[in-house]
Amino acid sequence: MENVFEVLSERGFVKQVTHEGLADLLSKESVTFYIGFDPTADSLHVGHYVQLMAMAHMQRAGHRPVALIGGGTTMIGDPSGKADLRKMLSADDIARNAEAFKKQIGRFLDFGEDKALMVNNADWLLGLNYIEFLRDIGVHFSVNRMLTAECYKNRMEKGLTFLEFNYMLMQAYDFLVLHKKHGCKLQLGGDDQWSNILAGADLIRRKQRSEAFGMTFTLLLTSDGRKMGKTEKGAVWLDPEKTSPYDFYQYWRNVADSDVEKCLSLLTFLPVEQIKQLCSYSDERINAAKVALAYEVTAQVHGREEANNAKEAAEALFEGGAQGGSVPETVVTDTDGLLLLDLLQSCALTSSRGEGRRLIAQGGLSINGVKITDEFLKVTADLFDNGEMMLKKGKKVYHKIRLAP
RNA sequence: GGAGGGAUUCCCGAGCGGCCAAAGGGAGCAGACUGUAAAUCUGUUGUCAACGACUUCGGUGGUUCGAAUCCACCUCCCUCCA
Repeated sequence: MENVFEVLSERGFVKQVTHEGLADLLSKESVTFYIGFDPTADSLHVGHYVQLMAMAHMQRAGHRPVALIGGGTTMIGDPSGKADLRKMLSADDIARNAEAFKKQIGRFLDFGEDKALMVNNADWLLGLNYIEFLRDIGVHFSVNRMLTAECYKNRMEKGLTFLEFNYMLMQAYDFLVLHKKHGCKLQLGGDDQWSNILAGADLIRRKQRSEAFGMTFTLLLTSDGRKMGKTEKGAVWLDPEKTSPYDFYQYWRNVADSDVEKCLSLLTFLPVEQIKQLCSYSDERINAAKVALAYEVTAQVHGREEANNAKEAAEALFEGGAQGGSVPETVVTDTDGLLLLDLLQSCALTSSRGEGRRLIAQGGLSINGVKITDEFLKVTADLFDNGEMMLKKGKKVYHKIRLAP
Protein backbone atom coordinates (compact mmCIF):
# COMPACT_ATOMS: atom_id res chain seq x y z
CA MET A 1 0.00 0.00 0.00
CA GLU A 2 1.33 3.40 -0.96
CA ASN A 3 2.19 5.46 2.03
CA VAL A 4 -0.22 8.28 1.69
CA PHE A 5 1.01 9.89 4.88
CA GLU A 6 4.35 10.46 3.20
CA VAL A 7 2.64 11.91 0.17
CA LEU A 8 0.57 14.30 2.23
CA SER A 9 3.56 15.32 4.30
CA GLU A 10 5.74 15.89 1.31
CA ARG A 11 3.09 18.03 -0.34
CA GLY A 12 2.73 20.13 2.74
CA PHE A 13 -0.75 19.12 3.81
CA VAL A 14 0.01 17.82 7.27
CA LYS A 15 -0.05 20.25 10.14
CA GLN A 16 -0.85 18.29 13.30
CA VAL A 17 -1.44 14.64 14.10
CA THR A 18 -3.06 13.33 17.28
CA HIS A 19 -0.55 10.59 17.84
CA GLU A 20 2.19 8.65 16.20
CA GLY A 21 1.03 5.46 14.65
CA LEU A 22 -1.19 7.07 12.10
CA ALA A 23 1.40 6.78 9.36
CA ASP A 24 1.77 3.16 10.28
CA LEU A 25 -1.94 2.50 10.28
CA LEU A 26 -2.40 4.17 6.91
CA SER A 27 0.28 2.03 5.33
CA LYS A 28 -1.23 -1.19 6.66
CA GLU A 29 -4.96 -1.12 6.21
CA SER A 30 -7.73 0.65 4.39
CA VAL A 31 -8.97 3.26 6.80
CA THR A 32 -12.38 4.88 6.82
CA PHE A 33 -11.94 8.58 7.51
CA TYR A 34 -14.10 11.66 7.40
CA ILE A 35 -14.04 15.37 6.79
CA GLY A 36 -16.95 17.62 7.60
CA PHE A 37 -18.16 20.48 5.44
CA ASP A 38 -20.56 22.98 6.94
CA PRO A 39 -22.96 24.30 4.31
CA THR A 40 -22.79 27.95 5.28
CA ALA A 41 -23.02 29.12 1.66
CA ASP A 42 -24.52 27.80 -1.54
CA SER A 43 -21.20 26.71 -2.99
CA LEU A 44 -17.90 25.26 -1.88
CA HIS A 45 -14.92 27.55 -2.10
CA VAL A 46 -11.18 27.26 -2.38
CA GLY A 47 -10.71 26.52 1.31
CA HIS A 48 -12.82 23.39 0.98
CA TYR A 49 -10.89 22.44 -2.08
CA VAL A 50 -7.73 21.68 -0.12
CA GLN A 51 -9.74 19.26 1.98
CA LEU A 52 -11.16 17.64 -1.12
CA MET A 53 -7.67 17.20 -2.51
CA ALA A 54 -6.59 15.51 0.68
CA MET A 55 -9.57 13.21 0.46
CA ALA A 56 -8.75 12.39 -3.11
CA HIS A 57 -5.14 11.56 -2.23
CA MET A 58 -6.39 9.32 0.55
CA GLN A 59 -8.90 7.60 -1.68
CA ARG A 60 -6.29 7.01 -4.35
CA ALA A 61 -4.20 5.30 -1.71
CA GLY A 62 -7.03 2.92 -0.97
CA HIS A 63 -8.76 4.52 2.00
CA ARG A 64 -12.45 5.17 2.28
CA PRO A 65 -13.61 8.78 2.57
CA VAL A 66 -16.77 9.87 4.29
CA ALA A 67 -17.83 13.33 3.25
CA LEU A 68 -19.97 14.70 6.00
CA ILE A 69 -22.29 17.56 5.21
CA GLY A 70 -22.94 19.56 8.34
CA GLY A 71 -26.65 20.16 7.92
CA GLY A 72 -27.01 19.83 11.68
CA THR A 73 -23.86 21.57 12.89
CA THR A 74 -24.54 24.57 10.70
CA MET A 75 -27.64 25.19 12.79
CA ILE A 76 -25.16 25.99 15.58
CA GLY A 77 -22.29 27.63 13.73
CA ASP A 78 -18.65 26.85 14.39
CA PRO A 79 -16.96 29.57 16.43
CA SER A 80 -13.45 28.08 15.98
CA GLY A 81 -11.01 30.72 14.95
CA LYS A 82 -13.76 33.12 13.99
CA ALA A 83 -13.67 36.67 15.19
CA ASP A 84 -17.40 37.20 15.55
CA LEU A 85 -20.69 35.44 15.64
CA ARG A 86 -21.90 34.60 12.18
CA LYS A 87 -25.41 35.42 11.31
CA MET A 88 -27.72 32.50 11.85
CA LEU A 89 -28.89 30.69 8.78
CA SER A 90 -32.42 29.48 8.38
CA ALA A 91 -33.10 25.77 8.24
CA ASP A 92 -34.29 26.16 4.65
CA ASP A 93 -31.11 27.88 3.54
CA ILE A 94 -29.02 25.23 5.19
CA ALA A 95 -30.93 22.46 3.48
CA ARG A 96 -30.55 24.17 0.13
CA ASN A 97 -26.84 24.74 0.67
CA ALA A 98 -26.40 21.15 1.73
CA GLU A 99 -27.85 20.02 -1.59
CA ALA A 100 -25.44 22.26 -3.49
CA PHE A 101 -22.50 20.90 -1.49
CA LYS A 102 -23.59 17.37 -2.17
CA LYS A 103 -23.54 17.92 -5.90
CA GLN A 104 -20.17 19.58 -5.89
CA ILE A 105 -18.47 17.07 -3.63
CA GLY A 106 -19.88 14.28 -5.73
CA ARG A 107 -17.66 15.40 -8.57
CA PHE A 108 -14.37 15.13 -6.77
CA LEU A 109 -14.50 11.69 -5.26
CA ASP A 110 -15.33 8.28 -6.61
CA PHE A 111 -18.57 7.23 -4.98
CA GLY A 112 -18.74 3.90 -6.79
CA GLU A 113 -19.31 0.61 -4.90
CA ASP A 114 -18.73 1.59 -1.31
CA LYS A 115 -15.62 3.54 -2.24
CA ALA A 116 -16.85 6.62 -0.47
CA LEU A 117 -19.82 7.78 1.56
CA MET A 118 -21.69 10.99 1.86
CA VAL A 119 -23.72 11.63 5.00
CA ASN A 120 -25.51 14.54 6.59
CA ASN A 121 -25.29 15.07 10.32
CA ALA A 122 -28.73 16.65 10.30
CA ASP A 123 -29.91 13.04 10.24
CA TRP A 124 -28.71 12.34 13.76
CA LEU A 125 -28.28 15.79 15.33
CA LEU A 126 -31.64 17.37 14.68
CA GLY A 127 -33.60 14.82 16.64
CA LEU A 128 -31.39 14.72 19.73
CA ASN A 129 -33.00 14.92 23.11
CA TYR A 130 -31.39 17.64 25.16
CA ILE A 131 -31.31 15.96 28.57
CA GLU A 132 -30.31 12.60 27.20
CA PHE A 133 -27.54 14.18 25.18
CA LEU A 134 -26.19 16.10 28.13
CA ARG A 135 -26.16 13.01 30.31
CA ASP A 136 -24.71 10.79 27.64
CA ILE A 137 -22.20 13.08 25.93
CA GLY A 138 -22.05 16.27 27.97
CA VAL A 139 -20.60 14.53 31.01
CA HIS A 140 -17.42 13.83 29.12
CA PHE A 141 -16.61 17.46 28.49
CA SER A 142 -14.78 19.70 30.87
CA VAL A 143 -15.74 23.31 30.57
CA ASN A 144 -12.48 24.31 32.18
CA ARG A 145 -10.52 22.64 29.46
CA MET A 146 -12.75 23.80 26.66
CA LEU A 147 -12.28 27.39 27.75
CA THR A 148 -8.55 27.11 27.37
CA ALA A 149 -8.82 25.86 23.80
CA GLU A 150 -6.91 27.98 21.33
CA CYS A 151 -9.82 28.14 18.95
CA TYR A 152 -11.87 30.23 21.38
CA LYS A 153 -9.12 32.68 22.12
CA ASN A 154 -10.60 35.48 20.04
CA ARG A 155 -13.99 34.79 21.41
CA MET A 156 -12.97 34.96 25.02
CA GLU A 157 -12.46 38.64 24.39
CA LYS A 158 -15.27 39.38 22.01
CA GLY A 159 -17.90 37.10 23.40
CA LEU A 160 -18.96 33.54 22.86
CA THR A 161 -22.55 32.43 23.09
CA PHE A 162 -23.63 29.23 24.73
CA LEU A 163 -25.08 28.18 21.42
CA GLU A 164 -21.73 28.21 19.71
CA PHE A 165 -19.95 26.82 22.71
CA ASN A 166 -21.86 23.60 22.07
CA TYR A 167 -20.48 23.25 18.59
CA MET A 168 -17.54 21.21 19.78
CA LEU A 169 -19.82 18.64 21.38
CA MET A 170 -21.77 18.28 18.16
CA GLN A 171 -18.69 17.67 16.10
CA ALA A 172 -17.28 15.27 18.64
CA TYR A 173 -20.57 13.42 18.60
CA ASP A 174 -20.43 13.21 14.80
CA PHE A 175 -17.11 11.44 14.99
CA LEU A 176 -18.55 9.04 17.54
CA VAL A 177 -21.57 8.30 15.37
CA LEU A 178 -19.43 7.66 12.30
CA HIS A 179 -17.13 5.51 14.35
CA LYS A 180 -19.99 3.33 15.50
CA LYS A 181 -21.90 3.24 12.22
CA HIS A 182 -19.10 3.08 9.69
CA GLY A 183 -16.00 2.16 11.62
CA CYS A 184 -14.55 5.59 10.98
CA LYS A 185 -11.18 5.85 12.69
CA LEU A 186 -9.81 9.12 11.49
CA GLN A 187 -11.00 12.65 11.15
CA LEU A 188 -9.25 15.17 8.97
CA GLY A 189 -9.79 18.87 8.68
CA GLY A 190 -8.28 22.29 8.41
CA ASP A 191 -6.00 23.28 11.24
CA ASP A 192 -8.73 25.48 12.71
CA GLN A 193 -10.55 22.23 13.43
CA TRP A 194 -7.85 20.84 15.70
CA SER A 195 -9.74 21.32 18.96
CA ASN A 196 -12.94 19.88 17.56
CA ILE A 197 -11.14 16.89 16.15
CA LEU A 198 -9.34 16.20 19.40
CA ALA A 199 -12.64 16.40 21.24
CA GLY A 200 -14.06 13.72 18.97
CA ALA A 201 -11.12 11.39 19.32
CA ASP A 202 -11.27 11.80 23.11
CA LEU A 203 -14.95 11.11 23.18
CA ILE A 204 -14.49 7.88 21.23
CA ARG A 205 -11.76 6.81 23.60
CA ARG A 206 -13.98 7.40 26.59
CA LYS A 207 -17.23 6.00 25.30
CA GLN A 208 -15.98 3.19 23.12
CA ARG A 209 -12.60 2.58 24.69
CA SER A 210 -11.17 2.46 21.23
CA GLU A 211 -8.57 4.41 19.35
CA ALA A 212 -9.39 7.22 16.98
CA PHE A 213 -7.02 9.47 15.10
CA GLY A 214 -7.08 13.02 13.96
CA MET A 215 -4.97 15.01 11.57
CA THR A 216 -5.17 18.57 10.43
CA PHE A 217 -4.00 20.28 7.26
CA THR A 218 -2.27 23.54 6.68
CA LEU A 219 -4.70 26.28 5.96
CA LEU A 220 -4.20 27.72 2.54
CA LEU A 221 -2.91 31.17 3.34
CA THR A 222 -1.26 33.70 1.11
CA SER A 223 2.30 34.59 1.95
CA ASP A 224 1.08 37.70 3.72
CA GLY A 225 -1.06 35.57 5.96
CA ARG A 226 -4.49 36.06 4.53
CA LYS A 227 -6.91 33.37 3.58
CA MET A 228 -6.37 32.24 0.04
CA GLY A 229 -9.35 32.50 -2.22
CA LYS A 230 -10.74 35.65 -0.73
CA THR A 231 -11.01 38.62 -3.01
CA GLU A 232 -12.59 42.04 -2.70
CA LYS A 233 -15.60 40.59 -4.42
CA GLY A 234 -15.82 37.76 -1.92
CA ALA A 235 -14.68 34.19 -2.07
CA VAL A 236 -13.49 32.34 -5.12
CA TRP A 237 -16.25 29.79 -5.58
CA LEU A 238 -16.20 26.43 -7.22
CA ASP A 239 -19.63 27.05 -8.68
CA PRO A 240 -19.17 28.37 -12.25
CA GLU A 241 -22.29 30.49 -11.84
CA LYS A 242 -20.72 32.31 -8.94
CA THR A 243 -17.15 32.50 -10.20
CA SER A 244 -16.80 32.02 -13.93
CA PRO A 245 -14.18 29.52 -15.11
CA TYR A 246 -12.31 32.41 -16.71
CA ASP A 247 -12.18 34.39 -13.47
CA PHE A 248 -11.29 31.23 -11.62
CA TYR A 249 -8.41 30.62 -13.99
CA GLN A 250 -7.29 34.22 -13.67
CA TYR A 251 -7.29 34.02 -9.90
CA TRP A 252 -4.68 31.27 -9.97
CA ARG A 253 -2.83 32.79 -12.89
CA ASN A 254 -2.31 35.86 -10.68
CA VAL A 255 -1.16 34.33 -7.40
CA ALA A 256 1.96 35.84 -5.90
CA ASP A 257 5.30 34.28 -6.83
CA SER A 258 5.76 33.22 -3.25
CA ASP A 259 2.53 31.24 -3.26
CA VAL A 260 2.75 29.22 -6.46
CA GLU A 261 4.73 26.30 -5.15
CA LYS A 262 2.45 25.81 -2.18
CA CYS A 263 -0.62 26.02 -4.37
CA LEU A 264 0.72 23.55 -6.90
CA SER A 265 1.48 20.99 -4.22
CA LEU A 266 -1.78 21.36 -2.39
CA LEU A 267 -4.17 21.90 -5.26
CA THR A 268 -2.89 19.80 -8.12
CA PHE A 269 -1.74 16.24 -8.58
CA LEU A 270 1.41 17.25 -10.46
CA PRO A 271 4.44 15.29 -9.25
CA VAL A 272 6.49 17.07 -6.63
CA GLU A 273 9.65 17.01 -8.77
CA GLN A 274 7.86 18.75 -11.59
CA ILE A 275 6.52 21.37 -9.21
CA LYS A 276 9.98 22.05 -7.83
CA GLN A 277 11.30 22.40 -11.33
CA LEU A 278 8.57 24.80 -12.39
CA CYS A 279 9.06 26.93 -9.33
CA SER A 280 12.82 27.07 -9.40
CA TYR A 281 12.89 30.47 -11.11
CA SER A 282 12.65 33.89 -9.62
CA ASP A 283 12.24 35.88 -12.82
CA GLU A 284 9.43 35.84 -15.37
CA ARG A 285 9.96 32.16 -16.01
CA ILE A 286 7.95 31.55 -12.85
CA ASN A 287 4.94 32.40 -15.00
CA ALA A 288 5.03 28.93 -16.49
CA ALA A 289 4.32 27.60 -13.01
CA LYS A 290 1.35 29.94 -12.68
CA VAL A 291 -0.03 28.85 -16.00
CA ALA A 292 0.29 25.22 -14.95
CA LEU A 293 -1.40 25.96 -11.66
CA ALA A 294 -4.27 27.87 -13.24
CA TYR A 295 -4.78 25.26 -15.91
CA GLU A 296 -4.64 22.24 -13.65
CA VAL A 297 -6.91 23.60 -10.97
CA THR A 298 -9.43 24.92 -13.47
CA ALA A 299 -9.42 21.58 -15.27
CA GLN A 300 -10.06 19.69 -12.06
CA VAL A 301 -12.85 21.93 -10.96
CA HIS A 302 -14.52 22.84 -14.24
CA GLY A 303 -13.24 20.24 -16.67
CA ARG A 304 -10.63 20.26 -19.43
CA GLU A 305 -12.81 22.05 -21.89
CA GLU A 306 -13.46 25.03 -19.67
CA ALA A 307 -9.81 25.11 -18.69
CA ASN A 308 -8.80 25.21 -22.34
CA ASN A 309 -11.29 27.98 -23.03
CA ALA A 310 -10.04 30.03 -20.14
CA LYS A 311 -6.43 29.50 -21.09
CA GLU A 312 -7.02 30.38 -24.72
CA ALA A 313 -8.92 33.49 -23.77
CA ALA A 314 -6.12 34.54 -21.43
CA GLU A 315 -3.50 34.00 -24.11
CA ALA A 316 -5.52 35.94 -26.64
CA LEU A 317 -6.00 38.86 -24.31
CA PHE A 318 -2.66 39.07 -22.60
CA GLU A 319 -0.20 37.60 -25.02
CA GLY A 320 -1.76 38.64 -28.29
CA GLY A 321 -2.55 35.08 -29.23
CA ALA A 322 -5.32 34.09 -31.60
CA GLN A 323 -8.83 35.10 -30.72
CA GLY A 324 -10.66 32.38 -28.92
CA GLY A 325 -11.65 31.02 -25.60
CA SER A 326 -14.32 32.35 -23.35
CA VAL A 327 -14.36 35.52 -21.32
CA PRO A 328 -17.31 36.48 -19.16
CA GLU A 329 -19.83 38.16 -21.38
CA THR A 330 -23.07 40.04 -21.24
CA VAL A 331 -25.64 40.06 -23.97
CA VAL A 332 -27.43 43.31 -24.75
CA THR A 333 -30.42 43.64 -26.99
CA ASP A 334 -31.06 47.32 -27.29
CA THR A 335 -28.26 49.85 -27.35
CA ASP A 336 -30.42 52.74 -28.42
CA GLY A 337 -29.34 55.68 -26.34
CA LEU A 338 -27.63 53.40 -23.82
CA LEU A 339 -24.91 55.12 -21.86
CA LEU A 340 -21.62 53.35 -21.56
CA LEU A 341 -21.75 54.17 -17.85
CA ASP A 342 -24.93 52.18 -17.47
CA LEU A 343 -23.61 49.32 -19.51
CA LEU A 344 -20.61 49.10 -17.18
CA GLN A 345 -22.95 48.89 -14.25
CA SER A 346 -25.08 46.19 -15.76
CA CYS A 347 -21.95 44.08 -16.29
CA ALA A 348 -21.00 44.69 -12.66
CA LEU A 349 -17.74 46.26 -13.78
CA THR A 350 -18.65 49.33 -11.75
CA SER A 351 -21.15 49.84 -8.99
CA SER A 352 -22.20 53.41 -9.69
CA ARG A 353 -22.07 55.95 -12.46
CA GLY A 354 -19.65 57.96 -10.42
CA GLU A 355 -17.26 55.05 -10.28
CA GLY A 356 -17.55 54.65 -14.02
CA ARG A 357 -16.84 58.32 -14.61
CA ARG A 358 -13.82 58.18 -12.37
CA LEU A 359 -12.60 55.11 -14.19
CA ILE A 360 -12.86 56.82 -17.55
CA ALA A 361 -11.39 60.08 -16.24
CA GLN A 362 -8.39 58.18 -14.97
CA GLY A 363 -7.90 56.47 -18.28
CA GLY A 364 -8.78 53.02 -17.05
CA LEU A 365 -11.30 51.93 -19.61
CA SER A 366 -10.96 50.85 -23.19
CA ILE A 367 -13.20 49.37 -25.83
CA ASN A 368 -11.64 47.03 -28.37
CA GLY A 369 -8.25 48.34 -27.33
CA VAL A 370 -9.13 52.02 -27.71
CA LYS A 371 -9.01 54.14 -24.61
CA ILE A 372 -12.25 55.92 -23.82
CA THR A 373 -12.14 59.56 -22.81
CA ASP A 374 -15.76 60.60 -23.11
CA GLU A 375 -17.51 59.99 -19.82
CA PHE A 376 -20.91 60.20 -21.41
CA LEU A 377 -20.25 58.12 -24.45
CA LYS A 378 -23.32 56.43 -25.83
CA VAL A 379 -23.15 52.85 -26.92
CA THR A 380 -23.59 52.76 -30.66
CA ALA A 381 -23.49 50.03 -33.26
CA ASP A 382 -20.12 51.08 -34.63
CA LEU A 383 -18.46 50.14 -31.35
CA PHE A 384 -19.29 46.54 -32.10
CA ASP A 385 -17.18 44.36 -34.25
CA ASN A 386 -19.15 41.44 -35.60
CA GLY A 387 -21.69 42.01 -32.88
CA GLU A 388 -19.03 41.91 -30.17
CA MET A 389 -17.31 44.51 -28.09
CA MET A 390 -14.45 43.91 -25.69
CA LEU A 391 -14.42 46.08 -22.61
CA LYS A 392 -11.21 46.32 -20.68
CA LYS A 393 -11.18 47.74 -17.22
CA GLY A 394 -7.80 48.52 -15.77
CA LYS A 395 -4.97 46.24 -16.72
CA LYS A 396 -6.62 42.90 -16.68
CA VAL A 397 -10.34 42.81 -16.32
CA TYR A 398 -11.98 41.91 -19.59
CA HIS A 399 -15.66 41.65 -20.31
CA LYS A 400 -17.26 40.90 -23.62
CA ILE A 401 -20.49 42.53 -24.74
CA ARG A 402 -22.47 40.68 -27.33
CA LEU A 403 -25.14 42.44 -29.33
CA ALA A 404 -28.19 40.27 -29.76
CA PRO A 405 -29.53 40.44 -33.31
C1' G B 1 -30.59 43.55 38.80
C1' G B 2 -26.72 47.88 39.97
C1' A B 3 -22.56 51.21 38.22
C1' G B 4 -19.74 52.89 34.21
C1' G B 5 -18.19 53.01 28.86
C1' G B 6 -19.46 52.63 23.78
C1' A B 7 -22.14 52.36 18.63
C1' U B 8 -19.00 57.18 12.94
C1' U B 9 -18.59 56.24 5.81
C1' C B 10 -16.03 48.68 3.19
C1' C B 11 -12.80 47.73 8.03
C1' C B 12 -10.01 50.12 12.10
C1' G B 13 -10.39 54.80 14.08
C1' A B 14 -10.47 60.56 14.86
C1' G B 15 -14.16 64.29 15.28
C1' C B 16 -17.71 66.28 20.35
C1' G B 17 -22.54 72.90 17.86
C1' G B 18 -21.14 75.93 12.06
C1' C B 19 -14.66 75.74 8.59
C1' C B 20 -17.78 67.92 8.11
C1' A B 21 -19.35 64.04 2.81
C1' A B 22 -16.55 63.86 7.99
C1' A B 23 -8.73 63.48 9.80
C1' G B 24 -5.43 59.23 9.66
C1' G B 25 -4.49 54.16 8.53
C1' G B 26 -5.97 49.59 6.16
C1' A B 27 -8.51 47.51 2.09
C1' G B 28 -10.35 48.63 -2.87
C1' C B 29 -10.12 51.03 -7.74
C1' A B 30 -7.14 53.59 -11.49
C1' G B 31 -2.26 55.50 -13.41
C1' A B 32 3.38 54.78 -13.63
C1' C B 33 7.05 50.83 -13.24
C1' U B 34 6.86 45.32 -14.37
C1' G B 35 6.64 39.31 -15.59
C1' U B 36 -1.24 39.11 -16.10
C1' A B 37 3.92 38.72 -9.64
C1' A B 38 5.67 41.42 -5.35
C1' A B 39 7.47 46.04 -3.62
C1' U B 40 7.29 51.25 -4.61
C1' C B 41 5.35 56.03 -6.21
C1' U B 42 0.85 59.06 -7.80
C1' G B 43 -4.30 59.85 -8.04
C1' U B 44 -8.94 58.26 -6.22
C1' U B 45 -12.72 56.02 -2.96
C1' G B 46 -21.48 58.28 -0.52
C1' U B 47 -25.16 59.27 -4.78
C1' C B 48 -26.50 62.39 -8.82
C1' A B 49 -24.94 64.72 -16.39
C1' A B 50 -21.89 67.26 -10.36
C1' C B 51 -17.92 74.72 -9.08
C1' G B 52 -24.06 72.72 -7.20
C1' A B 53 -27.83 69.40 -5.21
C1' C B 54 -29.30 65.22 -2.39
C1' U B 55 -28.67 61.19 1.33
C1' U B 56 -25.18 59.50 5.49
C1' C B 57 -22.34 59.34 11.62
C1' G B 58 -27.17 52.68 16.03
C1' G B 59 -33.05 54.08 16.17
C1' U B 60 -37.00 57.71 17.32
C1' G B 61 -38.26 62.39 18.86
C1' G B 62 -36.57 67.29 20.69
C1' U B 63 -33.36 71.98 21.51
C1' U B 64 -31.07 75.41 17.86
C1' C B 65 -30.77 80.06 12.47
C1' G B 66 -27.62 75.51 12.26
C1' A B 67 -26.47 68.87 15.10
C1' A B 68 -22.11 63.19 13.85
C1' U B 69 -21.51 66.70 17.85
C1' C B 70 -26.46 69.09 23.05
C1' C B 71 -31.18 66.77 25.52
C1' A B 72 -34.92 62.61 26.17
C1' C B 73 -36.42 57.81 25.29
C1' C B 74 -35.28 53.12 22.89
C1' U B 75 -32.05 49.05 20.80
C1' C B 76 -27.53 46.49 20.80
C1' C B 77 -22.39 45.74 22.64
C1' C B 78 -18.38 45.91 26.33
C1' U B 79 -16.25 46.38 31.51
C1' C B 80 -16.88 46.01 36.80
C1' C B 81 -20.27 44.44 40.80
C1' A B 82 -24.38 40.72 41.99
